[in-house]
Formats: sequence, C-alpha cells, structure tokens
Amino acid sequence: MAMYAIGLSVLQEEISYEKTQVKQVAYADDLTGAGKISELKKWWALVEKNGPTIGYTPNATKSILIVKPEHYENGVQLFRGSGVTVTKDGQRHLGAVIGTEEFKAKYVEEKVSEWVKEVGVLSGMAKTEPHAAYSAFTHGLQHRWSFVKRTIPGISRLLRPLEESIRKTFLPALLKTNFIIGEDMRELLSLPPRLGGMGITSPEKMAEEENRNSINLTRSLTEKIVAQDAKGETDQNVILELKKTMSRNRQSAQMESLERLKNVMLVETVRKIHIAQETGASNCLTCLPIRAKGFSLNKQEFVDAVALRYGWPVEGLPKTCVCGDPNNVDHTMTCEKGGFVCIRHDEVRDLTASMLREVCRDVSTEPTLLPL
DNA sequence: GGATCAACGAAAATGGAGCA
DNA sequence: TGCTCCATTTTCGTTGATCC
Repeated sequence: MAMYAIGLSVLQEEISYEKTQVKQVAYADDLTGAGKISELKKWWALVEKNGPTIGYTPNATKSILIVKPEHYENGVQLFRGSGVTVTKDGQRHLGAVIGTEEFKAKYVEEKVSEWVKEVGVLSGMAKTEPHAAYSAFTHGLQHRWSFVKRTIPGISRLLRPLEESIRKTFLPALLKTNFIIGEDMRELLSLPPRLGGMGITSPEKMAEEENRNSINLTRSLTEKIVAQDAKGETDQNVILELKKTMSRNRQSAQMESLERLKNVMLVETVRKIHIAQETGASNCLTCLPIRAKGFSLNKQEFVDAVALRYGWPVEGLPKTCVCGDPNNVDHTMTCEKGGFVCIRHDEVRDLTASMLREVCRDVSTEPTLLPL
C-alpha cells in the first residue's frame, strides 16, 4: 500500500489541485476527484495522459461521474465518447456510497437484504450447531456491517430489518427459547460477555454512535483532504486520546445499561449476571469452538450452558427428583441421590492428583487408609 | 522513617475476526 | 498491508500493611 502511494504521488503532482482546481484523494488504485464538471474533464484528460507512463492505466468503463440533476445534461455532453459513465443518482465507493439520499437508502437496503439472508442461513445452522453459529456471528458476521455503519450517516432506521432478523430468527434458533425475547433481554444479550451479555450487538442501536465516532476520528484527515494539504501530518497522539475517550464512553454506556437492567430484572437473573461476570465464566462463549481442542459444545450442551447462565428453565429436566423432592437446577446440584455431588468432588480430586503427578512420585487418589 | 511485599486497578500488549 | 473492535493477558504504578 505504501509503495503504491509513493508510485501514485508522481501522478498526483501532475493532476494536483493547483493545476486542475479539482480536489482529490487516492486510496490504493481508487482515485477520486471533486469539482466543477469542466475542470473534471481536464483533470480526467490529464489522468489518461500521465497515468500510463507511471503504470497507472485508468479504466474509463469502471469510472463514474456523479453530478447534481441540474448538471446532468452538461456532464453527459462533456464526457461523451470518453467511456465514463455519468449518473445523477450515486455510486458505491470504497465499500460506502456517494449520491442522493434515495440512492444511499437503496444501497443500504440491498446490503441489509443480503445480510438478512445470511442471518437466515446462520439461523438454520444454529438449529444443529448453535455453538459454531454463535461463534460465526460474534467473530465474523456482525463485523460485515461495521464498515457501512461507520461510513454512511443516518441509517439506523434502515438497519431495523436486520435487527428484527437477529431477534426473531437468529436468537430463537440459537437459544431454543420458547419465550419471546423482550427489550431488556435483548439489551442484556447485546452487552459483552465479560459484563454478563453474549456480545450479540444491535446494528440498529450502534449505527449512529459508530458513524459519529468514525467522523470524529477521521476529522483531522478530512480537513486535510478538503484543504488539499498533502504535506501536513495528523497528530497520532490526539487520535490515540480520541480512541481512549471513545473506548471509555462505550464502556461507561455499557455499565449504565447494565445498572439499568439490574434494576428492572428479577433478583435471580441479576445474581446469574453477577456470576457470569466472573473471570473465566464466559470462556465457552468467547473461545473459538475448535472440536479437536475440546472447545466445541454440542447443541444440547450449548443450549443448557446458556440456560444455566441466565437461569432459564433447562429443557428435559424431570419435574420430580428420584429422592421425591421437586426437581430444579439447584436441587440437581445438591441432591445426594444425584451424581453431581460426586462428580464435583471427583473432578477436584482428579485435577489435584494430575497436577501433583507432574512434580511428585507415588501419588494416588483416596488410597485405603491403614488401620490404626 | 525507609524498605519490602501483596493486592488492586489501569493501561498496554496480544491475538483473532472483519473490511478496504 | 493496515485499519477497526473485542476479550484476554501481561505489565506497570499506586496503596496500604508490616518489619526493622
């Protein structure tokens, strides 16, 4: 990338703002210019003339001129025969979009429609492999819409179908819940695992903040592009400080959200959230479900793990224990006729023995004691 | 009063995912 | 390749208790 920029700087000397009155910016091989149409025509001619000599061959068929509706005819006339497409609507640009509000909305709607389909596919997978589907969503899928959220303002409303798809299709398939996920539970699930959530963020709610943060973070660069200042440098310390501030703001907003939820949720749920915040309590959610390493939970294990995390009813649990008492998760853990008391004891015993075997000889578990 | 240590929290570093 | 975010781990600085 750096070498490409150095190479392209030779061309930019020839087509600079001082010579063409066109404000411009280049990202790798994508060259963008803004100005009056007549100036742009001259600028384009210079690009075509000087580009190939440094190895930059402009492709007219892939080049777009975006004009205001009142200048459309003029644009078509000036660029006739050049191969450049002239439009008054807009065009996709570096993963974002430039153009009219209608064009931007149409672009985002198409993207959202595509993502909703992907969420649907993942929901289908979640029915048989919920752990893998959850991991694919949190580690991968939800990052796909981050670039659009950062670069296109005012799209929160357009992202609502995606949020609806997550809430009504993905979460029920993933969690096998037979109850409707309300506003509060959805907010809890959108918090990071370390705060007791599941890190399934809401694209609708995050869009405005992410766009605002992106604008603030790139403001210095934007000002330099507008001023066509190619020599000035952005103060990295200022950017670093901005990042820290944003990170702090995000964390404090998460804490505020958590505190609000604690006030409206059941005492048992709040206690579960508190336990879920313990170190290591969310490892099964944050690790990659690699089967060979034993990190993968099957569908029963995953659904049970989430049910235990939030105190939801565990499916398939008998209503009455063999001891005769009413059965529930707490009773299962303490009933002397069940196996969990022994399992817990044996796991601690075996782990201690295995660690001792690494440094001691003659380690045995619960040897028969010699008579007194 | 100075030296030492443990505990704690904040900051930095690391690793893994995405995107252009 | 270089940027983002997030979770986790490591490092560093501060504080308080204890001992000489």
